[in-house]
Amino acid sequence: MLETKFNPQDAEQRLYKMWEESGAFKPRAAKPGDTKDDNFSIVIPPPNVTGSLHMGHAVNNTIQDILVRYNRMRGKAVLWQPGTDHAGIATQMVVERRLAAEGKARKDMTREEFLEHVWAWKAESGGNINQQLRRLGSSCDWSREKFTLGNPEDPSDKMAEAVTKAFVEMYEAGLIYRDKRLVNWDPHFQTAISDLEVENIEKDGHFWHFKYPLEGGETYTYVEKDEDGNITLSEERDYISIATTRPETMLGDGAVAVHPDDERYKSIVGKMVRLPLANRLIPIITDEYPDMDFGSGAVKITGAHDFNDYEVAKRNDIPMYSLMDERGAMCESEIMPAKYIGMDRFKARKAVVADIDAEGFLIKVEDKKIMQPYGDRSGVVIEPMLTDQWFVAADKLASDAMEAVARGHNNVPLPKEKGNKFKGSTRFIPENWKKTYDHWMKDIQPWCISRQLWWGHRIPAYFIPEVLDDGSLSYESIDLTIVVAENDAAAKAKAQNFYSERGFDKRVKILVDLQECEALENYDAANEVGIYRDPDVLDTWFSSGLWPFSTLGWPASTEELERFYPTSVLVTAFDIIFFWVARMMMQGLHFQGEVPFKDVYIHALVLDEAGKKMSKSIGNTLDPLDLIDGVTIDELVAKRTRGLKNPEKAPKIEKMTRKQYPDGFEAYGADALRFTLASMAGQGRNIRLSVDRIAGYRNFGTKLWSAANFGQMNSCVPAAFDPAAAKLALNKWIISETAKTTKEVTRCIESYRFNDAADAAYKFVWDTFCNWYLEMSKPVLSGADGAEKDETRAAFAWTLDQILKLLHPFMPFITEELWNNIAESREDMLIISQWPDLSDSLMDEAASKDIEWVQTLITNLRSVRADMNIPPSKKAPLLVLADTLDPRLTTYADVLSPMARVDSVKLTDLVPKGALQTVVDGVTYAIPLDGLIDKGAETARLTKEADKAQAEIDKIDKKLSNPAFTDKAPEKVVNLQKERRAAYVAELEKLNEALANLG
RNA sequence: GGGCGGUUAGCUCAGCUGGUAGAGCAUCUCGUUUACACCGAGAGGGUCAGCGGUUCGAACCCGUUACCGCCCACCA
Repeated sequence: MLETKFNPQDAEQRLYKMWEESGAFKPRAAKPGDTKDDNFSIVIPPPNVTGSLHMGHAVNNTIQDILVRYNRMRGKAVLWQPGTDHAGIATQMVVERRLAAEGKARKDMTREEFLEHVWAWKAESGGNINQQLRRLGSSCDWSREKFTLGNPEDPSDKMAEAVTKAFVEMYEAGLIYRDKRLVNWDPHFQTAISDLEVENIEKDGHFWHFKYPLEGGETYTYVEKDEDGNITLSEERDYISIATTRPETMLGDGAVAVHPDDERYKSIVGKMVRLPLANRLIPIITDEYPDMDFGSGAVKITGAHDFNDYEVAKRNDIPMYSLMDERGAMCESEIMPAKYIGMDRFKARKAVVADIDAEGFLIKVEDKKIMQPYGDRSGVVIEPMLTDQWFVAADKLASDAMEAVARGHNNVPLPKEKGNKFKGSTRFIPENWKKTYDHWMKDIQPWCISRQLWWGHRIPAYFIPEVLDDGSLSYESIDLTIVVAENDAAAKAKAQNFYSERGFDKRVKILVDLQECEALENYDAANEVGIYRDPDVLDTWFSSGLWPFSTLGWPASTEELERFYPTSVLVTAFDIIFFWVARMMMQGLHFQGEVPFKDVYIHALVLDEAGKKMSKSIGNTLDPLDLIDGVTIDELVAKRTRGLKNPEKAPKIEKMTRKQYPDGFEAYGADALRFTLASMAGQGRNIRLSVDRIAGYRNFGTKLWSAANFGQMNSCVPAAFDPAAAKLALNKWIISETAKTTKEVTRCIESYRFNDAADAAYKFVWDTFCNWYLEMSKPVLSGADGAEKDETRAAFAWTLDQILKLLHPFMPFITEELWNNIAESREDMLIISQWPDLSDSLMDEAASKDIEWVQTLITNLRSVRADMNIPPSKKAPLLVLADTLDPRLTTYADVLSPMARVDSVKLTDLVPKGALQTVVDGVTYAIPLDGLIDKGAETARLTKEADKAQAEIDKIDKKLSNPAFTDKAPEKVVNLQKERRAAYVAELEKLNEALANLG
C-alpha cells in the first residue's frame, strides 16, 4: 500500500542519490555494432561558477534533461557533459565587491593575491549551482564535470591547455592578431569589452552647437538654399559651425570634415580653424561621411573617441589624440589644456561648455534624444578608446559558420559534393533563428578578445621589452610576440619558420613550453634575454567557444571526442546566440572540421507573471528552489529585498510580493516545476511563469499517485503481459490508446515539441486513464474472480507502467518512486528502462468504437441529468426506444449503473410523459423521472439541441449545394460532410420526436 | 533606419500539412458513489486585432494598417 500522497521532499534527494550512485548518469559502454546515431550528447551551457540557479537555468536544464532521459531510455549511449564557466567580468566583479565590503581593494594586492581570493570564493560558492541542478533532477555525468579555467590540481585536465593551443593555432593561422584600434572601454572595470557587451540605451541628451573660428580672421559667404534652389540665408562668416553631443571630446579634434559636394563650405575646404580652448590649428577636410542635411553639415573629427570619426581620421591621415585615462578622466598629454587634467569626463563636459560659452563660441544648445552605450555589467557609459588589443578576425571564420547552417529544402543537409565542405551541418529550431544568426554573421566585426582583468585565461603571449634610453624597459613593443604551447619539435620548427618568413627581429626566441616561458620572465637587460607575459586575460567567451570539444578532452584525442563530437543538440536561449552559439560554431569548425552540434534548440526566456524579465532589482525573481521546497511569504519578501542596490525600493517590492503571493509557495516539488516548464516551452519567445499552473501540475502528480494507489488496492501488479493478447474490449481500448499516446509523445519529443508531448501525456493520464479507464474497470475489478479480472488487473498494471515511462523524462522523481513501489521487484530502475515501442497493430478500431460509444452515452446521460439538476443519488431506469437491445447495453450495464446513475436497461416503444431524452447514434434513450423534471426547461433544452443540429445541417447544406465545393474539394472532405449531415439529420429527427413525446 | 516576433475565451497560452476553434486557471451549478476534494460530473464564455486578396473553403497563405515586444545599426 502506498502513502496517500507523494512526498517530494522525502523522496527527491534519496532517488537522485540512488541514480547517481548507480552510474545511470554515465554513458553506457560502447557496443560493437554502435554507430554515431547510437550516441547522444549534450554539453551543458556552463553556468557561472559562482552563480545560483534561476528560472532560465531551470527551463534550460529541464529541456536538456527531458532529451537526455528520453534518449537514455531509447538505449542510446548518452553523455550530458556538465561544468561551469569562470565568467571573467562577472566573477571578478563579485569578488571585488566582497573585498570592498571588508575594506580591501584589488589594487592594493598583487595579481596572485587577488586570484587567491577568487579561487577561495569559487571553493566557497562554486558547488552551489551544481547542487541546485541536482535538485532539479538533471542527470548529468558529474564525474566528468569541467571548469573553463581548468583544474590546477589535476594534471590530466586539459581545459587550460585547450585554450592556449587554440590561441596559438589561431595566431599562427593569422586569425588572431594584435592591433591598436578603437575599442569599447569600460571605465568602471577598466577593461576593453566586445561590441556584444555594450548595450545602447536611448537617453535625454543635448546637442551643442559651437563656432570654430577660421584662422587669420578669414571670412566666407555662407549661403543656404531651399529645395528649389532659392536662397534662404546669406551671410558673411568668420567661423564654421559644428555640433556635438559630447563637447569634451572637442579637445581631441583633429579636423573638421564636410561633404565634398557641400556648396556651403567649398570655399573654405583646406583652410585651418583654430580649435577653441585647445588653441590648436586643425584643417577643414572633405569626406563622404558627413551628412549635408544633418546639423550644419560640418563634423568635428575626434578619431580617438568616436567610431565613425576613427574611420574618417584613418582615411584622411588625421592625427588622433587620446584624451582620457583608463578611468575616463582627462589625462595629461601634449594637447590637453592644463585646467582639464584629472577632470572626470562628465565634469570636463560641463567645463568645456562653460569655457566655450565664455569665449563666445557657443551658438546654441538643443535637447536631443541620444543613444548612449552602456557596459552591460557595469552600467556605466562606455568610452571608445584607442588601445592595443588582441582581435579575432571573425570575418574569416564567418563564411564557414554561415555555410554550416545553410540548409536545403526541408532542412535536408546539403550533400558534401555540392559544396558543403563540412561533415554534417546545423539546424536551428525554431528555424527562424537562423536568420538572426546569418544577419549577424554577415556583418561580423573583429572580435576583441583581450580583457584588462585578472580573472581568466592569461593570454599566452610574451613580449620582449625594449630598453629605453634611460635604461628602463618599455613593454609597448608588440612586434616580438611569441606564442608556442607544445613541447614538440614539429611545432617548434613550424613556429620558427613562421617567424623567420615574416622577417622578425633576430632577438626573437622561440619558447617551447610555458614552463620555459615562466622561467624567463625576469628580463636581463645586459644580455637582452627575457620576456614579459601579456598581463591581459581572454574574453570568457573565447574559452566558452571551445566548450563542445574541450570538455571532451581536446587537444588530446580521446574516446569521448570520437564518440560524442559533434554533439547531438545544443539547448539554449536566444540571448546568447551571438555570444556563444556563433563562437562555438566558428571555433568548432576551425578546430574540428565539423559543426559542434547537429541541432540548436532555442527555447523561450522565462518572464514573471506580468510578462516582465525577471530581475533582482525589480524584485520579481522566482527561485526555482523556492518552488520546489516551498517558502513562506516572509522568507520570500526577505529574499527579494535583501541586498538591493536601491534599498528605498524595498517597501514597494514587499508590497507587490505580498499581494502576488499572499501565502508564499507550497513545496510543489521538482516534478511539478519541470512539467510546468515543459508544458510552457512552446516555440514562442517567452514563458510567463504561473505559480497556479505549477500547483496544477503538482495536482497532476497526486492524481497519478492516487491512481497507482487504486491499482495497488485492486492487486493490479506489474507482471508479464502481452498487450496483443487482450480479449476484453475495455482493455483492448486502453492498450490502443496507450499505443496512440506513446506514438504521439515520442513524435513530439523527437521534434522538440515539449509542450505537445507534455499535454498528450497529461490528457492521457488524467482523462483517458483516470477518468474513463479506471472508472470503467471498477465493475470488473470488484467483481467475480476469473479470466476477465486477471486480464484487467494485468492490463491496468501494464498501462500504468507505460505511463510511468512516458512521464519519466518530464517527472523523473514521482515516476521512479512509483515504479519501485508498485512492484515487488524490478529488473531495472525506471531511469534505465526501455522506452515503450508499441506496434501500431495494438490500435484496435473496433474496441475503440465500442468504448467511445459507451462514453458518449454516459456523457449524454450525465449532461441531461445535470441540466435538469437531478441529484446523482436519484437513480433511474434507462429506456431504449428501439426494436432490439444493443448488446453493448448489456455488456456495459455494470458501467452505466455507477457512471450514468442507471439502475436498469429496458426496451420501450413509447417514451413516457415527463422523461428526459437524449439521442446517441440515432437511437433515443429516455430516463423516466416524472415529477422531477421541469417540462418547460426540458423543452427549452431539447429545442436548443435541435436548433444546434439544424444550424449545422444548414451550414453543411450550403457547402454541399455549392458546385464549386463538390467539384473541387477532395472527395474525402465531401464525403465527410455528407456523413456529418446524415448524423445531424438523424439526431434532429429523434430530437423532434422527443419534443413531441414531451407533449 | 534594418530585421524578427506577437495580437485567439476573464487571465496565461496551444492550435504542426488550410477542412467542425482547444487546454490550464478563473467563473457558475450539482455532488462526498470505497483511488484522489491537490477530487468528480456538468455548464457558460470567442467577429481568432482591422481592412483587402488568393481559395470550393482561411485563425492558418499573400498584401496592408494599427498597436505591443525584442534584436541589430545609427546623424556628428
